Amino acid sequence: MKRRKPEKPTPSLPSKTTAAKKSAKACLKSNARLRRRSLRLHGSIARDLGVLIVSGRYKPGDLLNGEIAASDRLQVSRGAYREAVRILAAKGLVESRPKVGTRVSQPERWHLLDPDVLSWIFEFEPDERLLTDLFELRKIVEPEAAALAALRRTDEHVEAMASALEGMAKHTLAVEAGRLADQEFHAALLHASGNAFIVSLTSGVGAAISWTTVFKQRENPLSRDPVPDHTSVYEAVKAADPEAAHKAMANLVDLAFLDTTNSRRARKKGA
Amino acid sequence: MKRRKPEKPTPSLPSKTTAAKKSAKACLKSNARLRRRSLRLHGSIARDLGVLIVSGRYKPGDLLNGEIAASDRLQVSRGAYREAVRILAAKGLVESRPKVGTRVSQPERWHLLDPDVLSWIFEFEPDERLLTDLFELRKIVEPEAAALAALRRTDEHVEAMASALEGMAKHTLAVEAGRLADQEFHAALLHASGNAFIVSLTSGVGAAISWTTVFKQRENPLSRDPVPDHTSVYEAVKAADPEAAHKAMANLVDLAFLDTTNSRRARKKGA
DNA sequence: ACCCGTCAATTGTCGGACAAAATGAAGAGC
DNA sequence: GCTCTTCATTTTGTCCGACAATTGACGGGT
Repeated sequence: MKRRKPEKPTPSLPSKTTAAKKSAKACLKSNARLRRRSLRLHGSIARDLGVLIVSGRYKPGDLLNGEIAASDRLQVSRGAYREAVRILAAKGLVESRPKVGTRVSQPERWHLLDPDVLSWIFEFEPDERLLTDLFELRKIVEPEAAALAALRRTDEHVEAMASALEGMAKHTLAVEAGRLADQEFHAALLHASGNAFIVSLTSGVGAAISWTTVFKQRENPLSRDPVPDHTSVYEAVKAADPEAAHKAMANLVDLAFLDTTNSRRARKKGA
Repeated sequence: MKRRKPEKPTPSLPSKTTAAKKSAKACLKSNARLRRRSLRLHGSIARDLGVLIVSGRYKPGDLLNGEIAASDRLQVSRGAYREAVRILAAKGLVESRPKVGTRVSQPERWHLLDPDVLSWIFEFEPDERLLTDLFELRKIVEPEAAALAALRRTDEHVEAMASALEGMAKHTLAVEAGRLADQEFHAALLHASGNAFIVSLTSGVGAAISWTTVFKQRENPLSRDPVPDHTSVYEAVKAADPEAAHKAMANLVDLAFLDTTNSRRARKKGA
């Protein structure tokens, strides 16, 4: 983790030119690094590049700088940069080939449901269309997941949903703890569906939820109380009633989507 | 890239002990590598480790060998091994921390819908439960996707589906070309849904499809002709009839799932 | 006009060295 | 005797420099 190297004598291999260049942008470098505390260097680079790609700053088909040039510009070793590129390639954002270089993949190859890609997309104001698409998928999957959960849920699942519901009511969505409880509720429900692939959609649902609350709180802090909607889903799942669970969840997602789009529209008009 | 290095003088840094160790297992190494032709070294390692993880050979919570030991055992450089680990970490299969090591993550953290993870899962005989779960998700998503496609499809989409259908009828599922046409049909339909997240589920659907045909062809080569089912989906989408498309696709997925499980059951009894 | 070999640019792989982080144990203080 | 601190060790993380493999492009030969 060689972050800083003030005056190393470089015992075996004397590289005289690098020392001055490094100390020059040292402050900028450390500032940028401190933002992501728990992330490693390669993780930070991957995140930065990933955000640039999904935000459209780098367009599909674009050729990234060569590894030597890029790592030199970022003031990091080529190895760290390469590991970052491997991460992006693993998520379908880029493809690299010898002699050609590393180019940004077409959006249809992106692994949009990858939790990291999703978080990078929603790190800044996301595309309206992507938000719509995500809610459309939620509207398809979550009601069915609720129905499955009503059929397969164990007492532990019911208890987890109950405690999440309690947390929502206690903290409200104005606080981080309340928002987390909201996500926990949906995560517990997806988990209760008993389907491994549905469980792996949890992060996507979580991203949509957090953006719902962000918009709502930003424009209309005193909006409708979400607890009753969630309670009716919870009751249906607890009662092992798949049809009611399906219906309640469909209603919940619809309302959440309306809240989100209304807030966005209000904000656009206001601005 | 440096695959073989017979007698390099190693001009600057004389490492006398490595040469003999390398030539020892050279044959095994090259054999293993030739299997995955287009994959790079780090890609091969990631794939191998990934298969070991998703197949349960390495269990969740297990600690992988240290980087020096592992790269030494695989006869590769530590850098290449690290890039492989980064790929696995990017797909949620492992987590590595200093001093602790790299440990296999809990299955709920795996990115099951990642195309690579999916292909690794289905590389060998997959878990029956995973196959069931995947079809359950298909049953949820694909009919709705078909309904959306009926509303949003362009002429290009219709044409793509038509040509895929033609390919299916021409080659039959007994040939690779026919199986590809089947996947192309579903890919074109998902694409026509106009939802970016649904499009990103294409690889998952493709994996399920390929296993359907694998089972069917293995046990019952003269089974039901799938073309009529697909044709009715195609007709409904072309006619812009969402209800009919939904119904036809639900029927198609149901039949595909029955074919798959019947073949599996038949094989188990026969074996 | 087409095929083939050479060239050059870029990624891929290697090896070694050292720094940082985190666990666990040893030691100081109470 | 217990807790808190400190330090030593282990493992991943980062850096550097060199070289091989791959492949698109260019040019020469047929």
